Amino acid sequence: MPANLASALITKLAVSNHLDGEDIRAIQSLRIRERHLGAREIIVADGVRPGECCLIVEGFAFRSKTTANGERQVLSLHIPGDIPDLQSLHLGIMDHDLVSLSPCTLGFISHAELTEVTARHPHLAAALWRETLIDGSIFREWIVNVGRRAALQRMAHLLIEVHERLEAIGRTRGGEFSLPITQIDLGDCLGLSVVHTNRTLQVLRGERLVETDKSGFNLLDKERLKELAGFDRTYLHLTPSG
Amino acid sequence: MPANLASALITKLAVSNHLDGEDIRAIQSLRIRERHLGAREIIVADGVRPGECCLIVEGFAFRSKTTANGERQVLSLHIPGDIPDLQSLHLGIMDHDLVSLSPCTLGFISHAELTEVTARHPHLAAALWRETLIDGSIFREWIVNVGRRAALQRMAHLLIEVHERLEAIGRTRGGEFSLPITQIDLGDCLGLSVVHTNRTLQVLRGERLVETDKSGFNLLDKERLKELAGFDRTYLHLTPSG
DNA sequence: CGGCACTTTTAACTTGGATCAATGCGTTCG
DNA sequence: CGAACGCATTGATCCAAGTTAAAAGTGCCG
Repeated sequence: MPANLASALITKLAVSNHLDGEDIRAIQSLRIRERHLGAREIIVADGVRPGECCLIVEGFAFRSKTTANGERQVLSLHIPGDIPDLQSLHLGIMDHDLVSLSPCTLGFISHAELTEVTARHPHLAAALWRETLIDGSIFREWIVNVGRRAALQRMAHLLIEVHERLEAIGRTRGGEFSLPITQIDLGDCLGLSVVHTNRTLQVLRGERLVETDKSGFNLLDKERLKELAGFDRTYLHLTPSG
Repeated sequence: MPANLASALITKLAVSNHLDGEDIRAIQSLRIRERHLGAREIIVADGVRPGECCLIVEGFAFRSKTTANGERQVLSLHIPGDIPDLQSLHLGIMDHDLVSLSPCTLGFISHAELTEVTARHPHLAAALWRETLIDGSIFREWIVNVGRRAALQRMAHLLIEVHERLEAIGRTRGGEFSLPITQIDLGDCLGLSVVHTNRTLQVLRGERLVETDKSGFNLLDKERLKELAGFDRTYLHLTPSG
């Protein structure tokens, strides 16, 4: 199997888990089907019962839900090494959409294969369980974000979160990181209208806290952003012990 | 061990999982330490590393987070049979508070005991994993709720959710259910101020959709409420297959 | 019984963010 | 190349929900 597909997963899991040689060999032996997608394609749709899980090897994806009256809310952003639909292994039916944000390289792993490898490697199973729990922890912080923070704090919090997560897998250069997201989608992450998303970004730019271009962000003063957002990284569980 | 402690867990797990005789015996053999708490007591605090998990046997609890500038957001409501801090088994450090909403009977199970029983009973381990995944699914719906629904829809959605969950464990009488929550805490669930929470409840009462007293709610027209809220129960995963 | 503490309710006023509408701008594509 | 589309930006207006303050209700405890 191509080492590069599995290595995204290994790098990501190693952020929050102790992996031993056996775990790594087990991951490397997984049969992973490679697939390439353009931006804004539905990877797995709400309501379906997938037979495989999707590993993000390169690029970005998001999960989202659309309400009865057509409003969309983004639930999470996903980076290389994430398996955003890992829950489908045990929940069966998808209760939301999984969509590519940018052009992506994806690796699909069948449920059967995952079930078998986790049965044989309880330690790896625990690492995957832990990943879904960290997912849950990030969901909780997003509830706080949309529920109790004002637009400016909310935006700052999200940008710091993504920076921290990308930094942990070695995909930042100082405050810079790639995230080719439109203001429309950013607004849907934050529960804001596009217009207000734009105005909020302008305040962050005006304060010399953030620079943006269409491919990503540059956090110019992360300390001040953290203070503004009231950011506490505990919820990201970025060490194997926490 | 007292059968009544374990039976809350068995009833709850059976809602979303197939349990066989062996699973049930394994649950019944758990050493569960009983404890009684009054209302509004912190069960597990943000930042600590618990050595045990907390099963709700009787009563209600909630998880919450407080932002840097003192605003509180409730993250989830928990009912008998829930283990709201099951994630502490794998995440170690608590990233939020767990608090009793009403006077509660709780059952504490040590991490060591849980680790051992899940190692010996993979099927039970899967059931518990599934419970944490359903938790995650509910978190996602709460993100949508606070991010994209107006106050009235938001309130209706929450009340239906709690009703559905309580109905699944046999704790409703028609549209009625016990949930002794103040409007302050209800507002913190919904990301609303107390004043607006009160106004919103009054609209639901005025429309003859909901009756309230201090111990609970009565949903007078659940169909109309569901339509108002745009409620789709898929996310609750209330059957072992979905 | 009477007073303190907390919750619910009402009213008046303010505001953050939504909505509506238009313009500019960069890409893609016929 | 020019049209068309999607995204970013700006300005004007509106409104849902927040804030503040105070009154009214509900225990609970001494």
